[in-house]
Amino acid sequence: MSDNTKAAASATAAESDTKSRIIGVAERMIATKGAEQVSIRDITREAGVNLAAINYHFGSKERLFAEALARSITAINTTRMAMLDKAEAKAGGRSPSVEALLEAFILPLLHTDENECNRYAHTAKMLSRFFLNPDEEIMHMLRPHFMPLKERLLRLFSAALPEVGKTDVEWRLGQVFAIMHHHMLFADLRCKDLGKKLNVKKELRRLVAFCSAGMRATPDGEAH
Amino acid sequence: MSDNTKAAASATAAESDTKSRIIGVAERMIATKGAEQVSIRDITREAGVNLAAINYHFGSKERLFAEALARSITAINTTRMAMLDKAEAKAGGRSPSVEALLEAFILPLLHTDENECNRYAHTAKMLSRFFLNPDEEIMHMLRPHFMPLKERLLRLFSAALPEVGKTDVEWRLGQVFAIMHHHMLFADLRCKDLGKKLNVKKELRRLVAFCSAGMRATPDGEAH
DNA sequence: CACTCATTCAAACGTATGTTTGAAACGGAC
DNA sequence: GTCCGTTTCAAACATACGTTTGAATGAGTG
Repeated sequence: MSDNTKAAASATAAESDTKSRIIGVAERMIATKGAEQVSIRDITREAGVNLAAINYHFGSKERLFAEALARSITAINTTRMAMLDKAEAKAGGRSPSVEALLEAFILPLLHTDENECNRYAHTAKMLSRFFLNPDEEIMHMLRPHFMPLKERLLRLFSAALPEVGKTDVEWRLGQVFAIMHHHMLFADLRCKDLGKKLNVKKELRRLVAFCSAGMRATPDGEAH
Repeated sequence: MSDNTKAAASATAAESDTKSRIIGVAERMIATKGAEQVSIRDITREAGVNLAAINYHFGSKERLFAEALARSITAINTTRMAMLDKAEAKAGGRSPSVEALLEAFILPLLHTDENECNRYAHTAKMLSRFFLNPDEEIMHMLRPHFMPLKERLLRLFSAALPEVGKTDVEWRLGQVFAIMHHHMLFADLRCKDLGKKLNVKKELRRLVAFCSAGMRATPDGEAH
């Protein structure tokens, strides 16, 4: 069995060739076929490695999938953090606008791939998969990839919305998350089924308009 | 194989005993374990019927699930329609407010069961399941259960929001749907994992506040 | 009773799955 | 060259699954 941490040895090579090839193929295949439809046989065949490699390197299929998901999330959240950096710099000492914050949260999710389909649609699908079938171990393993961004967003939105209570801000941020989760699930459907190209700019404008209004809503409804 | 429609015979007994017992058990089991985790062996064992009964009565597992989902959706949408009737009656000749329309859309989804958990959480899970794994035949079979309500909501929201274009109204209604879908997925999690009771009134107030602001948003952002 | 249809049943089918095993191949250390 | 831990490999394992089959049952009809 050996430790999860590879033996000291040549630590420079970030990962064994097989291990990184497996996780790369897993990400791509999950992207195109959906997590439920990918077997470890599919992955190992495509990656040109032995069937047993996945259990050897990751322990189980489930943990491989969790690592693939964590990788996507990290990529997305790194972009978001960078956009928040820019927004904060641009705002000088003041807090960035709700719209700027929303853009930092939303835009990275709209990136398109070479087919002009949503690049992270598979990430949304994997998330759905874990939401539907919650596994405490995996949730725990994923949490650190979400927390820093969430804390920062909470702080920034609270600053931009001083009239909204902190718990409300958190709750409303949850709705933005919901919208984006759903959005990506369906961006995938729309793209694959209809061959429609996605109009990122228009989507972004609509999403920011809807969400910023929601974030700013007066607590007791009746805005007009 | 015989037709799907049972032979004429005693049409008074709405469904054969086995058939209705199967669909009832299926609904309940999907509710508690999640659609992915329920096998036809689980269902038939629990219902006390033969393993082959599902394929005999429904043709396949997938079609049984679709029927169970359609049943839930019909129940929900009937309530929504009734609430819309009331809202329209109350508004007299004028169009009901955005808030009243949202309540009709949202409240039926918040009904709790005897454990004060969300009663339709399983419906959301089943929906998620079909979204993740779209099957044209099943989607087609589900459509009629959604369309009448959707058309009516579109018409009413457009009347209540004359300054928002029809395609925008439709798009925004989609976001409300997204929020509710996600909301129910997580209401289930919260309820089961934490044993927390759900505060329907508070949830409704928050949801309506967020969504009504979003529905009313000025198209080009920057509300203040 | 005899006929017929829908329904139920136990059993088997065929297959796809994630995982384990035990031996072989590799590669650096001494 | 030999040892030793790591990695790869082909093969088997152990089920779990949805579905099919063909005979048995049962009720309604003539």
